[in-house]
Amino acid sequence: MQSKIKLRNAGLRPTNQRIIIADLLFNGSNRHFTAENLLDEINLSGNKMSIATVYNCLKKFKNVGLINQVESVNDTAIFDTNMDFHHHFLDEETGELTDIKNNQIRLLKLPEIPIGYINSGVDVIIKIKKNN
Amino acid sequence: MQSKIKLRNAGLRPTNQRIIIADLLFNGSNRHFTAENLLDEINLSGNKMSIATVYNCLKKFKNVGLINQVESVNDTAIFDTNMDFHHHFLDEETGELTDIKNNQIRLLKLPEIPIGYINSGVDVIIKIKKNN
DNA sequence: AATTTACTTTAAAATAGTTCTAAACTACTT
DNA sequence: AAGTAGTTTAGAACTATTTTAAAGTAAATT
Repeated sequence: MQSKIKLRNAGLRPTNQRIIIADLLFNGSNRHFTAENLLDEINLSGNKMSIATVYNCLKKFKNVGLINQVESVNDTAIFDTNMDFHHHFLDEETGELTDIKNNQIRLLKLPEIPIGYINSGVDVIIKIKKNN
Repeated sequence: MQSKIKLRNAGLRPTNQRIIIADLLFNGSNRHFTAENLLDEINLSGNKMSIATVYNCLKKFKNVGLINQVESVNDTAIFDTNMDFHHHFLDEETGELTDIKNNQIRLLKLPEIPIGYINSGVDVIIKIKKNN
């Protein structure tokens, strides 16, 4: 039961719910998951919790740096009339996107694509925020 | 009124609604926008349209390669217990994410960050799909 | 030109993911 | 032990998007 210590070190009050979640998440192996995934797992483990608590908890964990949220621009579909191969600056605070011309960036060494798959596109998002 | 031709060339039936949208979008300058943004603009231009039509239309435009949709993993927040600096493979068909270790990829030459801003993170998403 | 067919548009309902509300609860401080 | 500040909860609310099914329209066929 070192989740309690981990939470306290991160500056979070170690509530029952947070301990349950930390026990599930920090067991050694890294993973990707959604709030619903996690709730299913919580239920399977014999615990009960409100989905709102799961969201609250993940937000806190993220704020204190226990987990990451995978970049997803934001919750709205954004379209782009620029059909050239290019990448984007993303203003973290406003969500605003700006184009990066393809010749301003260079990817050296791409990883090996998993067997049975082909590369169907590369997106580079450079997050920026106001410097003040 | 060359939108009509453009649509026909793309294999789309040039309906009134599609022409209105094409006229707004393909006027020379590239831009990022959401479905709601565009509807506002349609209304401002004195036209009326259902939001469902805007979505339908953007989906078609995207399918025939007239516009792009900015990559956003999908419409669910995905969390990650891996706190190392790393990137992701995204299976376009299933939405599944896999980690790319940071040393398997190398970014040479980053673009200049806009004045007044600082870089707060770089996300590389390599889209993949089944090869068959 | 009239008819048929297939595609498109629409308002409204439905859905999915997430946040909000406000009351009950619980951890920590005094 | 009592107070207070933070947390959890069910359910309502909200936002973005898709679905439904009926009405409308473009293109193909006669």
